[in-house]
Amino acid sequence: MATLGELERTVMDLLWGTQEAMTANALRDALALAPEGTTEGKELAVTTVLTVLSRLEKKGLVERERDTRPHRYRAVTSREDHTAELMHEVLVTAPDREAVLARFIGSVSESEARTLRRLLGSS
Amino acid sequence: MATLGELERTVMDLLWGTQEAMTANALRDALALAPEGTTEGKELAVTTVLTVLSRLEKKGLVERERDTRPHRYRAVTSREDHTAELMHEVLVTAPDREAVLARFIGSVSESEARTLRRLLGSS
DNA sequence: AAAGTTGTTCTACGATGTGTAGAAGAAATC
DNA sequence: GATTTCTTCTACACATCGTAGAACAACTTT
Repeated sequence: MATLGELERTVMDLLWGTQEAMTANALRDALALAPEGTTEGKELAVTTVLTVLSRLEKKGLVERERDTRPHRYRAVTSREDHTAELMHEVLVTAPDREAVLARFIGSVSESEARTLRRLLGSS
Repeated sequence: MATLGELERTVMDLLWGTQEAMTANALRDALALAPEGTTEGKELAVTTVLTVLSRLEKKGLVERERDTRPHRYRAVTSREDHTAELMHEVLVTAPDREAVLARFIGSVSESEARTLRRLLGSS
């Protein structure tokens, strides 16, 4: 299971937040401003960001344009796709998926349950 | 997010597999026979198993009876509850949960979808 | 084209988590 | 009380992650 570190996660959140591909410098600047919550973001070295991006690339979460000079990085999948995929990965770790789904249904909010009903209604 | 290591996971699978609480020795024996799949399990030292059990206890996944002499260990929650809880944890990492659920629904099998419909139908 | 600027890769180090288990201590048994 | 059994403490190797300097490559500008 691919669990992301704190910084890796924050970088992914930034990439997921903008559709466009970003340079390492842009990400470093964004990291200085946009932390999680209200805490001030830290001033990181660009190499730090680049290392993290390389690791995320190796994990298949990030893709980079190598032809443009300041390389631009972009999330391979949307946050929603990634999250849904993760949820499914978790689901299949249990032999009795139906039982898991039963418990899971009990944990979602009413509005989420409505969404599920709507989505399942069609097929 | 609590990600388990290989051995930790195997131990939890054993504990989830039996309702009863087990001793470290019983677990060590079970580990020697019941690996994942067809591979032969390794002969581990009891202390290894105990260390893992302590760590699982600290993580809140395992509970031990301290009064009985060979301490007996038992999973705190069922595998299904634990898995469902994990799924929910993953779900709430995304801002747009409904979008995640939409993707998720697309990834479950037809029989799972039926289960979901049945479970959601009541409320 | 030499020099400077900007960007990328390599290497590395400290912290934490996990697999692994010996050594030492505590408790039950003979 | 000596022996066996069980638990706790301590420890080490390896992987991952945050962090970044040093070295290398590629543009820009005289």
